[in-house]
Amino acid sequence: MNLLDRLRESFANAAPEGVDAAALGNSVRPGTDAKFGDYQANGCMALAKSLGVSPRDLAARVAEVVDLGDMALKPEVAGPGFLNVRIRDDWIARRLRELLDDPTLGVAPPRRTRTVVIDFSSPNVAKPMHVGHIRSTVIGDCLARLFEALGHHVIRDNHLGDWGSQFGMILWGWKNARDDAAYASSPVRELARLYRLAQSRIQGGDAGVEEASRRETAKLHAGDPENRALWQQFMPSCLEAIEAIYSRLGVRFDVRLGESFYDPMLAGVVDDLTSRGFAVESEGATVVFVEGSKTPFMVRKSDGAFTYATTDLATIQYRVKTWNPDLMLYVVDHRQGDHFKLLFEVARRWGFDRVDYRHVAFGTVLGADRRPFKTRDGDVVGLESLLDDAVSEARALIDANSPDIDPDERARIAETVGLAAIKYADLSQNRLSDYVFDWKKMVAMNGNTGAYHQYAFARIRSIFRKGEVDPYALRSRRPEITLGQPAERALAMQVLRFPETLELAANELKPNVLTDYLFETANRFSTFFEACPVLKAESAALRDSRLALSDLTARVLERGLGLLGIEVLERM
RNA sequence: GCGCCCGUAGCUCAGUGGAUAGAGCAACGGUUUUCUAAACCGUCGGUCGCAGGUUCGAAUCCUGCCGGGCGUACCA
Repeated sequence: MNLLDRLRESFANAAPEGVDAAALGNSVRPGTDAKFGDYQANGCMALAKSLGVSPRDLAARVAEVVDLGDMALKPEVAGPGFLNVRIRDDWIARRLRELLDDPTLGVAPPRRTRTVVIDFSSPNVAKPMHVGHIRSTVIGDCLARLFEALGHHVIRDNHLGDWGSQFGMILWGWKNARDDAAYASSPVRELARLYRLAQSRIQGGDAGVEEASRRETAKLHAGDPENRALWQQFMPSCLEAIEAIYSRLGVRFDVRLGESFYDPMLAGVVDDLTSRGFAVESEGATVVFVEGSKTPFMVRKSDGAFTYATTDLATIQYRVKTWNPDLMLYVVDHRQGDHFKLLFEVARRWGFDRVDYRHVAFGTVLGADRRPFKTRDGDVVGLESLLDDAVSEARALIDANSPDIDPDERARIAETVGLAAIKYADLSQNRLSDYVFDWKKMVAMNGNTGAYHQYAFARIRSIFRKGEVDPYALRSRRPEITLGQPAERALAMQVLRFPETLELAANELKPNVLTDYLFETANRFSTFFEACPVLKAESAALRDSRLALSDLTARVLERGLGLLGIEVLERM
């Protein structure tokens, strides 16, 4: 059990007769200011009313009876009725010693293991991935790692767009405007060109292309041999291009069940919905009306084609039958909010009502002009070139700062630092805000960035190298830890808060909760690093104590960054 | 029109109903014979869009208004 949970339980148990114990327990928070202690219980102000006593009197009673064991000092009543809790230094030191050989850093198994399906990334396979895909991919990957770290069963599902009308456009392009030489040299690029060609013609009002593309889609879905063969031909190179990016990003999936996988089930879905009376005919289409929504949920268009709504329902049906998940996350652009609201409602009415469905929405990626992010030519920015740019930015910095490192290693470091820059910039922002894509900020290597954390880690590793200390030997020796300096104590408390941070980040589905914590951790380490000599500490015992604290910090950073999908470096 | 999201320092953004609203960048000043200065310490900077309400307590919850983004039946 993490520290916060233990305090909450203790305070809940200390609730006097007539006081809502759960409310009192849940009112425990990390302290808002170091001078108020490490944690505070804020419930007495609100709860005193029901007892008819003053908040300070209630707080005093709670302080008297609460059993914090040897963990904390007796809480102090402050202000209008706050209870400030200070964790005992000797308890912190003892707990840190236990963590030295605890690979989880204090993360306990969950009370109840949940099965979580996370639907993320989901690119259209026919198009190169662009900057718009980064958020879903990086956020989804982080959430998957978080739930796994907390001991839950995670299924990472890439719901590929491999069957929709974009293929109709490509098929139209293939048949009317293809460049065989271009296709031979780079299939994906040529297919993307054809797609964009069709798209721009349609957007320009070319009804002929629109209709022709629709027909090609319909033929593909109906099993037309030529279109099916072309689809079979296109898919491998499309998938290969996508996998190359995931491999570079260090993102993996457990399943890649795209839209095509569900195609055979769609007719059955509509039949079932219709026979149960959920789905009805309307303006030639088959739709489900949902209370509170003006627009219905369309499961079959008037031309007979199924929609992504149908596919999404089939997907839920399949996932529930296959994995019986407790939680289903859709890491998708906030613009699809209405769709998911309807989808979840229809799924529940359809009988799949034991799943907690969540649309993990995120804001749009914008350019500096606050318009959706594009290159100067008006094209979307390819993900690959985005990564390359970040890496070369990192390389320039490493070349300038660490010319002594050999060039091959500098290249590897640049790759790691560059990817970290992109991921961290994305994850450190509240998901829901639109994301202003600022090159300078994105590749900045100081301040609240990936590189700052990697740097903090590298400095710790440097201490161990310079002192010729083997961290594994140190851990098994389990030295006594002393917290004489404020910087030591502040860092130690931060290490202890790792488990509750993961819990909070996962509950809120917010990676930036974790990045905030890691930034604070790296900050506290930097302060400690300035104030407390490690290798040249006054005594061998203090040296060991500080080595242990540094080692724990390094492990928190490594593990925490790992959950963001960011790797650490021995040197940089 | 209706729905969802947003409005916090010059800029980009954090902020689980709690105490004096915080970072990063930018600006200004300081710190290196000592473990990586990609760092640290300090200064400057705020009618938390506006107005009401609920509450012991509101940036946070509710209502209204103003401003912006997005979505709104056959793309996904």
